[in-house]
Amino acid sequence: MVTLKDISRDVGLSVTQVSRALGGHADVNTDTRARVQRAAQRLGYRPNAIARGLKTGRSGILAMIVAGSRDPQSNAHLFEIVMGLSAEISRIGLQFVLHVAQPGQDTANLHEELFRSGSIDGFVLIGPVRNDPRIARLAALNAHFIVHGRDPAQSHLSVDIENFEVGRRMADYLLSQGHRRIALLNGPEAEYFAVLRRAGVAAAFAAHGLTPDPDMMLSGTMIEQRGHALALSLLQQDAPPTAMIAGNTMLARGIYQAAGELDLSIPGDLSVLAHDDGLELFDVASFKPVLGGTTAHLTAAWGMIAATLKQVIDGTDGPSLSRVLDLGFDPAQSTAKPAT
Amino acid sequence: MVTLKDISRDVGLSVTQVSRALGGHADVNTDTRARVQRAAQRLGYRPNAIARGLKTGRSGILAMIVAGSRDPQSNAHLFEIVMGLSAEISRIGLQFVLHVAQPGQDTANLHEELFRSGSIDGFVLIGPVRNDPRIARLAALNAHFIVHGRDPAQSHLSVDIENFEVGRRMADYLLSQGHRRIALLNGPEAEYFAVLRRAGVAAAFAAHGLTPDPDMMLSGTMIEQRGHALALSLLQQDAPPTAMIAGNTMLARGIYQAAGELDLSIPGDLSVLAHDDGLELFDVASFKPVLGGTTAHLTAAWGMIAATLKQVIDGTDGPSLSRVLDLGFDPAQSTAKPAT
DNA sequence: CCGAGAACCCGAAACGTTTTGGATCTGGCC
DNA sequence: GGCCAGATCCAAAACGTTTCGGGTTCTCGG
Repeated sequence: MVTLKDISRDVGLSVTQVSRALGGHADVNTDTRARVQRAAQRLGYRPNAIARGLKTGRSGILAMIVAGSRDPQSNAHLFEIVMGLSAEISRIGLQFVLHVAQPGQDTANLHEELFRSGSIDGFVLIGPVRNDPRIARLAALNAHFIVHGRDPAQSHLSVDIENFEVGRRMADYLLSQGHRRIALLNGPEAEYFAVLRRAGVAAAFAAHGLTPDPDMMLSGTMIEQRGHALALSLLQQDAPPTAMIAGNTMLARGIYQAAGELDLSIPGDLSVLAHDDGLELFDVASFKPVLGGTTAHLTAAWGMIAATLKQVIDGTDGPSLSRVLDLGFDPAQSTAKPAT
Repeated sequence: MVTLKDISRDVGLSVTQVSRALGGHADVNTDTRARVQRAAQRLGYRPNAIARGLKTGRSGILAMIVAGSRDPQSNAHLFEIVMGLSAEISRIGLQFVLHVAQPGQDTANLHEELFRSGSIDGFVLIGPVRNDPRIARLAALNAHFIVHGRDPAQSHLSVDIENFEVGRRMADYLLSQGHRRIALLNGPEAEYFAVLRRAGVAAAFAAHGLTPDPDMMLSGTMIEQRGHALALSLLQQDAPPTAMIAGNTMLARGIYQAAGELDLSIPGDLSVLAHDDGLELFDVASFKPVLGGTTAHLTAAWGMIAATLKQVIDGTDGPSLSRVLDLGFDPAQSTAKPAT
């Protein structure tokens, strides 16, 4: 390994000056700086991240802890997150450590352990629940972290989308088309985003002077299988919904499948809208008819998260760095006015 | 942050003795050790990984560099690898950094950069090709690394399966059943495992006094789409194969789909065998009839890889640590004797 | 009572970096 | 000539840990 000392010997300067020359500090002669840089280049110098970390107290490492799941579709979702986030973190010159927790491990503890070991500059949290213990713990430790999503019960740095709007816009569109029996296949309402989306749906109903049927506001995991099962049972009841709003495209796929099995046409017999995270693994292009709804590409979030966390760690942050990302809406071809 | 010095002050011992007490060294009084441990516990001491790393020259971090792909199915494959490996590495108390390379980035260089920065103890390489530049580079740097698979042109540490046997056993079974026109939908022969599998198939033919039809030995990426396309064209030619061997279950799914479209029954009109990596995302349970072939769960490889790499880094390795994992075989329900 | 080990302990150095608090020199100005 | 400012440099300390090369007691056989 080639160190600052090697360079200092080579160019006949002190270690101090070599460090300052390479670090871009002011009080070093222009010629000297060039000479040092050439020597560093020639000798193949790479600053030792560990030594630097010991001195500066920063390791340049961001971490995320995930719990391995048995369900392939949730894993697929996780995959997009991991790869997207990791790519962005690599791109800005930081390292990304991924910690996969054993089933049953307390992740709040894991965060603490990792943080206390001193080698993690900041954490990324996903899927926050209300009063999330991970958030409480990291906040108590004064650790740097950022949450994708929000916990309304605690104040924290976040990158998020307007989930209220997600629900409101899709419901409003369907209501304006004349739909009244609208089902919501929501995400798990333990997570705040799902609560907001339902509130958005309710607000749209209220704006039309209506209230949604509580039996059609369903909360749970967002996988194809559940979309399929719920759609089947909803569509076979006495007054079936004429439209459905799905929390993501996997739920929507289940709905499409159920409609197919019941010989119902989309959008003729059933209108469908869904929120699309822009996941590559379950691309929306394969839906026939083309699936409409709100859109917010998750990938846009990762760059934001990485950059923001870096700012916070470097202490170059402004007053508040929490960000809300843009939302798109397109009814596409999966909706129509309800058959009277 | 609570340091050794804090503990030493608390218990009235030197930093040296505190370090030795916690480190489990011999020359420290049993009572003292207990006292130190209690104090460490009480104060919430966690050894600073960075300081330790600076002194010992080891960071406790293993890394893998992957290139993000645009293809969802290859990504899914990668996902299983990343999660499985990461879980095993976390389990043995090391950290896992995942570096997602930008498209077009030279990964051999990336490995070198990362290694020279001094914060990576070892690397995991996957998908080696012949004369793999990453292997050459890491070997030249004297870095610790382990390869999942093998590069026959270079000597290196590896964890692998008997790919020759994969080809031989499946081909031998089909030949014994009486099949003669057997197609091989192989992986990309730039990677050695695919070369070995083909050699195994050829060896099985030779053992039966036959030679395979070179036009039916097809090499390329292992995704469903390609399995589908190749199967269609193979089955529509003059003397179609009566059996197919697929490099993985995704190819096999494509074959099943093609057979369905051509109204061919499996195994009545076409026998199919595939090598099953035991991936969760594309589980073999959904095949009807049940897909047969060789089996080697990839998950078994990760634990082996993590443990072996740790041994090498700690210098507690024996003469040769490269491992070959076990292979299963089950013809299941997807094969039959060929229709005369 | 002496000397040799054993048992237990400690100061100081080292890992490679950044940073603090000067030191040295030059040139210009009174 | 003396003084000051600016430019350029450096020795040493510090980050928290491990480890080297001792030290000091204590016990025990001779």
